[in-house]
Amino acid sequence: MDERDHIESLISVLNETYGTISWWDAPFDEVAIGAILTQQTRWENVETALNRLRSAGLNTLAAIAAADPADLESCIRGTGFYRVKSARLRRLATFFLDQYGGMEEIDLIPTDLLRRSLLTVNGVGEETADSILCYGLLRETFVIDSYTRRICTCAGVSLPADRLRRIFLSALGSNTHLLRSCHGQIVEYAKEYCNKKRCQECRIRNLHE
DNA sequence: GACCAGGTCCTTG
DNA sequence: CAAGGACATGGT
Repeated sequence: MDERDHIESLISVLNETYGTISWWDAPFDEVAIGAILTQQTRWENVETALNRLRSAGLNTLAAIAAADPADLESCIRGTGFYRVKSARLRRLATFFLDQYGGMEEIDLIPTDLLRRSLLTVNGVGEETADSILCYGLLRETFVIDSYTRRICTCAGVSLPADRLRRIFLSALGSNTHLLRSCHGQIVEYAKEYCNKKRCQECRIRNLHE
């Protein structure tokens, strides 16, 4: 059994457990905003912040770029690191506005180029970039986050993020719906089973040997 | 009251 | 390059 086989087994277990799912189905702007806000932060707190942003009319990149930083910070305080995140949101917003202006422009950019371009934005790392590409723009990429690392370690595969990404991409093919579903399954599975109470009943741990 | 959460950047050795 | 720290609030 090599790493690729382990990942394929993992994918099978996830599909048996949940089937194909729809996950993080949101407008582009809100995916981009949420991708920053969820850095090192529980999703429930991000939801609260997104609701505040909607109420304040700050749930678009254009509005954020033009907003008073204090207003932005008061909306997102509950997600932690709010000063850092408000600066990151602002840079990401101006990045998209300055570079591409509209969705028509973005749609013309190849995924690998767009990814490299996103990674030049201060505050956008690999996970944030892939989240925006995968869930906001439905591009062919795969998100490697702490849940993915954890569940892969459980499955006996400890590799750097970029290697994991290649393996998942290769195992899942180019179906973007499937790529979004699989990462969603991982998050749901990890939240449900990969904690102190339930780790014993985790089916992933028994995949190898 | 520790301890952790769907990271990323910056500084040091 | 690897390791360590900073950023900060909200829930177990």
